[in-house]
Amino acid sequence: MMKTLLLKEKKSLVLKPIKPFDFDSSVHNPSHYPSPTEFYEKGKFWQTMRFKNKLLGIKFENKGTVNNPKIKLTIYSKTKLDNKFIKEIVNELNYRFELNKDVSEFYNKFKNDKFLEPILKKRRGMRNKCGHSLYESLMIYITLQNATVRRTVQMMTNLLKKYGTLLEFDGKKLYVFWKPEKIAKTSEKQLRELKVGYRDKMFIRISKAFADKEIDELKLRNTTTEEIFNQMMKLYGVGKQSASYMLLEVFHDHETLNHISPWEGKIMSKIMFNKLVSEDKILKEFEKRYGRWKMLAFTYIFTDIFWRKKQGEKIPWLEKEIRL
DNA sequence: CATCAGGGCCCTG
DNA sequence: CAGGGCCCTGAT
Repeated sequence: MMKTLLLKEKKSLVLKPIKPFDFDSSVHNPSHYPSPTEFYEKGKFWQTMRFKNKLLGIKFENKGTVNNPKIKLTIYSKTKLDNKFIKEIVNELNYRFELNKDVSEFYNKFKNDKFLEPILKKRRGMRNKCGHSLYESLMIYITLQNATVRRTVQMMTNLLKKYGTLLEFDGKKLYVFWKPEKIAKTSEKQLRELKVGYRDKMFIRISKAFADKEIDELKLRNTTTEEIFNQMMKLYGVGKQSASYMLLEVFHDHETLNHISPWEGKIMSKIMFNKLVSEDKILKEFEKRYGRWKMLAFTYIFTDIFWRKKQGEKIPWLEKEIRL
């Protein structure tokens, strides 16, 4: 039986993101798999965080508007945190949720674009968040490979139950990720028992790379796109698809778009051409239309359709492409 | 009941 | 550089 770690200490402060900032579409992404490490409802968001080996609960509450954004942040912890550490957490959250990223140029440039015009109005202030660290994101991407959403959730839950920790804060119980060392030391057999299949080796080898400090996320943030991509591709179990995602999601690169997976291709094809076209054709269209903003444009268009579905719009062709 | 493909990747030829 | 095989699961 796993014990629950109760986080009783809390500290609240107010964050002011750069405007425009839309709370809901920035803290939650409906195209992502439902992660057992976070919980969202309108105007509120909770997630766990392992940061510098402290286990934390994070809560965001919307206290502002798109043009006058204000977030009440509450940090839950087991023991009291000092101000310096709180500041580091805030900096990290700013990075992960793109709170201080100015994308006004993007908004100005494409306000008359055929595809972006309605989206920039409806989703005005949407950011591209990634609540997880690089290591955690890699773990998730391994479970996404060659699996349906349901199976991904099953694998992640099994892993979190066995290697993670259940945290309780603000009446929520959510899992937090394990340290890389923990899985680096485990056996393939033990992982297979969690129904992860052939991914066992990938978890172990990537965890080893992190445990041995072969990869430094903070250093990578200050290198080039090529360097990050190459480093990712060296990891066992990471190919073009996952490496590209890391650039956008973890490193917030809004420009690089050099690969589109088949299922995303089908969806984007339908939206832009209303028929199935090749990956190459989509890539060329994005390059031509959006230039150095092509990746951000891609996520805006892609995420928008998932929000429309979440908000009750019936999109029959989309249902077929999302397998649960 | 059997067969199959899935929100990729590695490895082989 | 194309294609088979991979763990497991739910769909058919």
